[in-house]
Amino acid sequence: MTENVSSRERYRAQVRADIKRHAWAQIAAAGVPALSLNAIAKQVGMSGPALYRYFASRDELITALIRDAYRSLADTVRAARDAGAGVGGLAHAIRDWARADPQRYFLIYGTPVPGYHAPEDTTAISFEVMAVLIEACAETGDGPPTPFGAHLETHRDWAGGHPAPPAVLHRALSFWTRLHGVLSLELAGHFAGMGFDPDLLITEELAGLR
Amino acid sequence: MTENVSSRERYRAQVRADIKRHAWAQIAAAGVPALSLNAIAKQVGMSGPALYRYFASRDELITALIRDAYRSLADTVRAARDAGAGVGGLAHAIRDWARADPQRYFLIYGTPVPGYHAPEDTTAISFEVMAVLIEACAETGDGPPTPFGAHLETHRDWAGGHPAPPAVLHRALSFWTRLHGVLSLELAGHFAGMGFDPDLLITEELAGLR
DNA sequence: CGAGATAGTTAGAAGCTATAACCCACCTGT
DNA sequence: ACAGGTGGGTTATAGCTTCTAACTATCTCG
Repeated sequence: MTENVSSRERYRAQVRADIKRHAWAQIAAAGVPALSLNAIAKQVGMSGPALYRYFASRDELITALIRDAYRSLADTVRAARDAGAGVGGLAHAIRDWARADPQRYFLIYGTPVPGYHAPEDTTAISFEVMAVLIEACAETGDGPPTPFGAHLETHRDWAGGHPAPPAVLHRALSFWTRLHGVLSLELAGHFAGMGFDPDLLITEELAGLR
Repeated sequence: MTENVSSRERYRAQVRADIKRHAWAQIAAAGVPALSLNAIAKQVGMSGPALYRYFASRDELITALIRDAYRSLADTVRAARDAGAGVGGLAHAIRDWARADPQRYFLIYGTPVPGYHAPEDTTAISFEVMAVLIEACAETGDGPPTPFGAHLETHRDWAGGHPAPPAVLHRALSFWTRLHGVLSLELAGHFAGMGFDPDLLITEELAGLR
């Protein structure tokens, strides 16, 4: 019966989730380079190569984790927006999400591996996030025309042909890059010893959005 | 004679430089994770463990590369400033430097390894870079008082007790975070398919500095 | 010239990814 | 109800990695 089929599939999904749980723990503790399939296999109670029944390779496991990270980010952003967050609230939500697991943030926005190309669907999720940002940035209405805005007018395909005026697209892009600028430096520890509060800097950076 | 002493030492320095050259090539090609001491050793013509006479471990080699990257960045920034560059010129110089070898940029500003702590002198070089940024940001004179500026007033130790007014410190900090925000996303390929020119966005971001 | 530091070698331990070959249990179709 | 395919698990093994140990040869310096 289909119940039996799903029994196997549910087991399979559960084991896959278990593997990913331990993988996240290893990554959070020592970063992606320290992720060992062997160690994970032993932790979930199977020995070595059995894990390859669930993930064809180390890269495939990492790709699955990247996909989950994107999904988690998009859900977080969507939820914050649905709860009525504006640009400030979104920034807060994203920062909290990133600080909860910095390595997860860096899995998306950290050092790229030269050969590696992210799967198609992750870029789709990226657009999903960007759409929410544009939505929130449209709240403040149109803005003053800028050279870059005019440039964007001719390069707006990335927004999925979003009907927002160029000033709004510009604002969304600035929101993204400014937040990432502060956040990634904060998470990487480059503000260590400087003593100031990154949250205040972010607030100020967003206040300057035109 | 000192010449003989330096003969050995010069040889040693030359071999170390050779090793680092090949290491950079590997990193540029496939990222830090793919860096293999064995492969490098064979490339420079020695077999395996001989390389450990020059670098005590893989981590020590990478640390040396990080140090060189910091040094190179600081020199680039200093040179641009000495050639009369303002904030725009500095941004241009840094972007060119980063695009010449993205992995070198990410060695400094990319994903941090949870356990790893950069050696003291690299933070000193960081301050060196920051000093140049502050210098250039001071050119535009004082600025309007901001809440974050006031906050910085009580947390300015990081600038080495730099006598710049808080608005200037704020400007330097924003310069750094905004440039990094755009640049790191560009280098990581997150603008791929969006089609716009990152340089224009950077220009606009810097024009918005108050 | 002799003595010690230094550069290099090979051998090997421990760990990793990944493949191959094999076993066993369960699920399914006749 | 039973035979056979499928899928989860095992051990063995190849080939890679970092890194240590032990040993040799060469080069430098008193």
